[in-house]
Amino acid sequence: MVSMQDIADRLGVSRSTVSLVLSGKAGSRVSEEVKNKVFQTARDLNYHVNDLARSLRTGASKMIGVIVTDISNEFFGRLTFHIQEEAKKAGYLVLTLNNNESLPEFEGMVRALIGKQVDGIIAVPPSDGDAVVSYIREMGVPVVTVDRACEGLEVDYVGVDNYVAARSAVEGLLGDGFKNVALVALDLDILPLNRRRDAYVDAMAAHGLQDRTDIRLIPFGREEESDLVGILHGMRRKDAVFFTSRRAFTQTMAHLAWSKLTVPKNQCLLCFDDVQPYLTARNEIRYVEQPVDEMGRKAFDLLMDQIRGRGTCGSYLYPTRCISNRKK
Amino acid sequence: MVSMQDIADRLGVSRSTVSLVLSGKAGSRVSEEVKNKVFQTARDLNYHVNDLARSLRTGASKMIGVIVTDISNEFFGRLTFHIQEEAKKAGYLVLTLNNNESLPEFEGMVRALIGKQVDGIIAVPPSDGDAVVSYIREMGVPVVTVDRACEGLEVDYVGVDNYVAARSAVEGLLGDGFKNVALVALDLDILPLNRRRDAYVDAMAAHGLQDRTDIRLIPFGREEESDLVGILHGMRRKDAVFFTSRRAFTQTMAHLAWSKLTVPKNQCLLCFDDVQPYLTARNEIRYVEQPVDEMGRKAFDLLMDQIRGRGTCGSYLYPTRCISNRKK
DNA sequence: ATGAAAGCGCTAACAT
DNA sequence: ATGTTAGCGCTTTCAT
Repeated sequence: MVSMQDIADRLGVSRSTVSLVLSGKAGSRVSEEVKNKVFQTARDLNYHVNDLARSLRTGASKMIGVIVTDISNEFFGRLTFHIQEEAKKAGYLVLTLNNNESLPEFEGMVRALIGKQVDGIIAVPPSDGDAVVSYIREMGVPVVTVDRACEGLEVDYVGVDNYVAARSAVEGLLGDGFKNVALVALDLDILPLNRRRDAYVDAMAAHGLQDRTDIRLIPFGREEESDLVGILHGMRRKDAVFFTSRRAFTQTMAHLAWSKLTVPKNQCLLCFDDVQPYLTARNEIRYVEQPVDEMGRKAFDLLMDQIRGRGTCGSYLYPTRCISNRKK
Repeated sequence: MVSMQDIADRLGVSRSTVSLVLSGKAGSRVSEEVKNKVFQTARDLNYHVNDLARSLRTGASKMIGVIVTDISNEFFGRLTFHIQEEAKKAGYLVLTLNNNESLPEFEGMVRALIGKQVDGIIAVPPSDGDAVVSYIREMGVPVVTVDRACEGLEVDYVGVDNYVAARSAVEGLLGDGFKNVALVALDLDILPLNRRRDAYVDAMAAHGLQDRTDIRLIPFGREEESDLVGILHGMRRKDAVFFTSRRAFTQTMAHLAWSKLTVPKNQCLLCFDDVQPYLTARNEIRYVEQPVDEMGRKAFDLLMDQIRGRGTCGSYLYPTRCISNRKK
């Protein structure tokens, strides 16, 4: 690998001069003549800066870490995409990691990222991840949480009001005559899922339907062992089913297709999170859409604010939309 | 930040001893007593290794770069996920980037990654990206291409046989009585898309249907300007439509939903790439599925082989499956 | 069993 | 306008 020293030697100048020129901090400190020679030689020698060395010296790695649950989930894929596009503009590279809803993995990833001297971390913490998030802060590393709030923690957060959005969506079902509504969820103890469940319970109660409240859980990561068949059959008697997350929905649908079962004609399926492709289904499908593009951009911008030192923590809640494949 | 020196000072030993212990290379060179003290103090001081410094010294960053087209595309999301899981086992962190099918962006990203001293790069090169890929090799950086082969380039490649898979899928349509088949594609000049188109053209010709060959292009990234309405109307007279990529399919379907149009009852929609959610649609849907999980893992394994020096380049083609929502 | 010292490639304060 | 120097935090060879 060719270094600045090599360029300096070849030109008979010092490596500080080369550094100044190549990092664009030369200004008028270096003559145009030398500048041009340096650029030319850098090109001739096919010089590439060593960012590791630079970062070691400057204390800024120009990298951030993004820890999501699972990048293959389209919600997180899009979130990551928009973070990356924003990071690109700011000259940052992004290390992405999947915690798979595992706390030990999450913790290990945070350590790995800190070891890599990232300038900041954007994270979707798993269940009970609060301590790890506050550890990041204690280490002096800027951090922004997305999707999962850490209640009682002073930390930047970008998300939606899960209760309000879910409540309004369920009320929508109830108002449209779907009285017998079941809920299907992953059995994860994470805030957004809990809020959405609470909203469902409250909405049912508010309509005097508390005795029709019907919650079914899918074991996370152990779908095979689960009673999905039972869930599918239980669903058949319902007017509508509320899936509290994309994954709960897609997994159920996949099993449905697999077992050659169909959904009752007039049943309405409601999902929290974008499941646009399913709008082509025979049944009525509704979903709650989060403005994930904006949320990703905001998360990065907040992180940059912290990196630049002007940080006052806050929660940023975005409005949701409910989409349906039936004209209103 | 606390450094090895701090631990050494506190213990009255030299930093080389600390380094030896903390990097696990001590063996019997350091007494158990000192070892324990070092570990303890590291914990007490909440020491974190600085991987940047380590990498600068050792010449291995333990990071790889992954450049895909667009991480929010589920195909690439899943690919990246499996690369990451494999990388995790090997102790590597992954920098992910989206080239958005842009050659200049791709080139800039390669430079950025090399600057960061990545130990290898897995890339989905955009159109005309061959020169950049061979540049990576010339820089002595291990590289594996996925999805897009670089013809005539000595470089590891993981993908599927696009021609064979598409040919067989289209022949399937023809054999099932769908004679009037149109093709819808993004107007990108990339190998997989071209091969799939060729397969369609050949299949039609082989069945004496060359005069029914009907190819419609969607301008990439400028969908608004495109004649999607025209495409949608043109599609209405067809027995079946072959979409050569996920994006072409999903965009068409989204516009369809948006414009409140529907697909003719007996029309069959065929897509190259997994579009499982659409199987719930009224129409017959077929799609060609690539074993993206294996492909991601293989890509990383090949990269590791190169990093470890035992590299002989090769192409690894995986079998595809054709899925349908109609019983056979 | 442990320490001293050199150096990875770069930056930046301080000379000249 | 350009050079000198002193590290950033770590590894590793060579002494002791």
